[in-house]
Amino acid sequence: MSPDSRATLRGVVERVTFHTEETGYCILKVRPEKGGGGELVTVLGNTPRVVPGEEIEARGAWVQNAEYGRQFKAEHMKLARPKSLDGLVHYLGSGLIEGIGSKYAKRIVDKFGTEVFDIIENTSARLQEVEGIGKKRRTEIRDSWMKQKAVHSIMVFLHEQGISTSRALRIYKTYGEEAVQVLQQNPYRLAADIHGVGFKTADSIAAQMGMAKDAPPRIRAGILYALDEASGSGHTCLPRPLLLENAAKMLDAALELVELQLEGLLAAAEVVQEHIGGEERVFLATLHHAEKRVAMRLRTLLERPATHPPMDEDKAIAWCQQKTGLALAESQQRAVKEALRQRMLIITGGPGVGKTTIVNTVLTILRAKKVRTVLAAPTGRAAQRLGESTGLEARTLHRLLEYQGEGVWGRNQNKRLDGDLFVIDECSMVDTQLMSRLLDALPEEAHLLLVGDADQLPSVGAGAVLHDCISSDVVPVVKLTEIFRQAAQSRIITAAHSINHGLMPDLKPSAEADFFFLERNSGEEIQQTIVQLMKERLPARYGFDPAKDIQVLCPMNRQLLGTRAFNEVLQDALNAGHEMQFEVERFGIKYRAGDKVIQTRNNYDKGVFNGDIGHIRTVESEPVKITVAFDDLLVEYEPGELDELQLAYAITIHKSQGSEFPCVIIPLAMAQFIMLERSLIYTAVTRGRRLVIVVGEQKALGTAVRNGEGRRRYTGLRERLGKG
DNA sequence: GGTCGGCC
Repeated sequence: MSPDSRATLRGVVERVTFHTEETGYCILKVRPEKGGGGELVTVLGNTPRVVPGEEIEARGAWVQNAEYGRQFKAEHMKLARPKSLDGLVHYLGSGLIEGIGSKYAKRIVDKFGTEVFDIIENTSARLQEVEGIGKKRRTEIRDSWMKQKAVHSIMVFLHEQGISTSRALRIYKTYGEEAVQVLQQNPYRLAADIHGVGFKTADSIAAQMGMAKDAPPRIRAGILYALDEASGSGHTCLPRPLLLENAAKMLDAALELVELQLEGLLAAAEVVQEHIGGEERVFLATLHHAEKRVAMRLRTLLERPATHPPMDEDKAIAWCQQKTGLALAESQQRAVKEALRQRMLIITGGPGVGKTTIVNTVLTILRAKKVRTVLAAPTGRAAQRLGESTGLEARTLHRLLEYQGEGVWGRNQNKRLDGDLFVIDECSMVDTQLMSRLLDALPEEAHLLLVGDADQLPSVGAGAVLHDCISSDVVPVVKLTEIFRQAAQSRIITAAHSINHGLMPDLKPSAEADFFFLERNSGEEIQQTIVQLMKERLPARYGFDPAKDIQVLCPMNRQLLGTRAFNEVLQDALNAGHEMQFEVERFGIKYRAGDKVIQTRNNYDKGVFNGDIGHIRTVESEPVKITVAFDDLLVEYEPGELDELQLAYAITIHKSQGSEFPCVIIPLAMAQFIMLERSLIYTAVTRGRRLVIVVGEQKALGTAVRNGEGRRRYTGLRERLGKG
């Protein structure tokens, strides 16, 4: 809204056409104070409570609605008690006050006039002077009125602090009549209690309320915020000196002051400090609890020998190979035996090392021995793949643990899961809190098989569970390196290995190679080269279908080399559309038949999962309907469901985790500096089965490859598992 | 130099 379109409207609320307490949204008919020929105008806005007869002062702008004509859209509205007698009758008789209808409203106003509020509040006994009002009704009127007044004064107070109506409503709903008190005592409680209010908002409210920069509640909130921020980038804790430094900088406060308040938080058990790995580390209480639970449960598991049915392992493996027709290599057989012997085992390794074959063999053998198996994975897509590759039911961890939203888990230490062997795939994506939920719900006698690639991108949430378990040296691990899927001389594989060791991969061009680096030193050149590769060079040379076989993987969404820009140019280049073709536009993105799309959240009704890639088969009009083919599965989308889809000519490397493609193209430049990290490049390169091409700046590739430990996550799990 | 991502 431009500043000159702002306007102020004053008048009397004649009618409340619509009002919902849920959001406070309202549509009012207002008689303006002056001018306008006394004609009613429509006002749209937000307020917790509005009563006909009230005087309104609204700030906002006039807008034109196609259906309803000119309306006043209020950003802010202030309502006040009516002053005129007519208004008073209207107001009191609106149902606002229990015990007063339109009849009594008239009688009361006739009797007391504008002093009516004073009478109700201070000398309510006088209400009994009105015919028909006894003691009971008089008390009812007074109580009801005082409650209304409290709500009103809270809203006025919040508005005075510069808090918007919708936020004020949420605050009022959370704290009720104590809202003002809560805010005056500690506005930082808002950050903890109100969704959508963070430290920064609370801090600016506190500043407006006149709270000093070095006030203890402010410093404490800042420390908690610094830890919360850290958990957002994957740390379950921070070394004490780093935490103090971060918090002091953000709060613009003295280090000693921060240190003092940290002691207060420790005493209040809101944070926990522990001496780990030769230094003091500070945790948020919740993460500390989760990490300790993980360590404790894992150590209990590890103390017990496996209790699988006794068997001759070699015979069992031979039987299984015969049954399935799959021949196991020596390294795979060793992994299977370990899994049969251990209470808990981690199987880790990159793509193509045969993790799936090992899991299948273990499952086949143990199921033949009547062992009850349970399969799960952290993402819907990974669960679906696990289910397909084993032919058994596999669920997301959230579904397995019967997650009900809002922190409620149906399965926990009081209601444990059923099963003898739990197989969790794609464990690199499991964070500390989810792992602690799983271990809590695991039966005492359960066996646990964790499968994943520790070199891939770390979990979204805080922690590095798989990493920490492996490096603790106390959890049995089978690390697979022998490649079965690709040819051993594959440059993709050797490049992936180099990257993992922090070395620049071999970039010398060779006609036989399946890994290429094309040096381009400007964003425009990189983009042009990739479009050309996809449209002309790769289909001509290798016979790839651009939309089906080739996947562009970007480090970022934004910028010239991000997914958004690539999707736009690649859609233009590969599927330009024509005049006769019906297309649907949504949020600036056009969807046409032939487009490559990706599903962005799990949809169990449709049977598609976050990360599934498909192609638009048809786009129909009247009614608008888009049909997408995911392999053999045809899925229909209504216009309102299109937010579940995005164009997928280019996707982020993060989103590609867990998928593979015949050909992968990776744009890489220093402009993506912030993202350049070893695990990112490793993940991208290992997505390609037959051909991987990196296009961009050699310096960017070098930066990424070297940046391995730079982004280490602060956790305490490794040490907890190790000793002490 | 300023970012990505899961689940219900």
